[in-house]
Amino acid sequence: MQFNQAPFNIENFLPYLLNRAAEEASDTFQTIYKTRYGMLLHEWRVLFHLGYYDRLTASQICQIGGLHKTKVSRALRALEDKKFITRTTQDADRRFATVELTSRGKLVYDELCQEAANFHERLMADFSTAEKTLLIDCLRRLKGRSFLGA
Amino acid sequence: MQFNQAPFNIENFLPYLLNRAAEEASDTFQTIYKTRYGMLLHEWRVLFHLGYYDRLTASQICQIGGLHKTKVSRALRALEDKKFITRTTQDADRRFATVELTSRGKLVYDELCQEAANFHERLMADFSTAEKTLLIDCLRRLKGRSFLGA
DNA sequence: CATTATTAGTTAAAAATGTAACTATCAACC
DNA sequence: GGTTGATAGTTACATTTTTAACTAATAATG
Repeated sequence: MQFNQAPFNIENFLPYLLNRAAEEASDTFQTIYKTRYGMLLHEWRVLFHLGYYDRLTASQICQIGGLHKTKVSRALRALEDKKFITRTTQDADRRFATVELTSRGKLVYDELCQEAANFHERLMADFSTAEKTLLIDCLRRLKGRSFLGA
Repeated sequence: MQFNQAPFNIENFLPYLLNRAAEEASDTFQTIYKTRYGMLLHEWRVLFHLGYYDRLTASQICQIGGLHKTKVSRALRALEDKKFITRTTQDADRRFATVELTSRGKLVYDELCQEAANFHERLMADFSTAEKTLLIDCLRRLKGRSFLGA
């Protein structure tokens, strides 16, 4: 049988649409934290995890944020250079360091949260409440998936 | 007034969710075209645009695919090296070159479309029909947005 | 308690990406 | 028809990202 499925249309291909939508959203929001604070995507991502979860180790950030340890390592160094975070080696296990926002880091976090919330709303301005809820829900479910074996 | 908006929760922040979902989906699907054909993301993206639209110039690919011209230029060269595409300089305007899939390129495209369609379905396996439709629709709308001035 | 194996995190080298300058071709205008 | 300005696409260089190897600290095992 030749036609055992609907013809493939790239404009409906989920990974493609996710990428395009993500690029669109990220590129736009990026200008805010980049021009204002000279931050890169991963720095912002680490920062906002720290702001939300309060205190984390680097490997916890990796896990929660889905980031590779080298990305986190570099992001943390950059944030440290900007005096947005501090690291404290744990006494119990000196391999770990607890990362926290400085007061300045908290300030930046708060400002960016405002911007983020506004941007979030603008992005979905013409979506109905039901659409908003459902979109967020679907994305959370997609993010949670692990298709990789082992 | 202190609390002039709902507290910001990163786990609901749309750009973040889009990125995480896109990364999850892309990373997984990538293994297929990477291991089988040694292709990179942008090569696959260019290839599947060519398969769908048949014949395009590089700048058309840029426009349709939302890709920068250097990315397309490099992807096309890589695809050309793999004998997946050919380029024909247009007589009317010798700055343009029409890009087409070779028979080998078409074969690869067809195979990857099968995989893509399967993967797409697997990704949304536990979504209801309504959810699927709405998700795709929302993403298409998001992708279409242009927030950048000028 | 010495050896081996894990784990947290950094650093170095390789690959990919982004930015900017460049070549080539065509269009416009005088 | 020569000069200026745009456009298609490539190339070169700087920045990022990825991959792998490494250091330091702890756990496990004999």
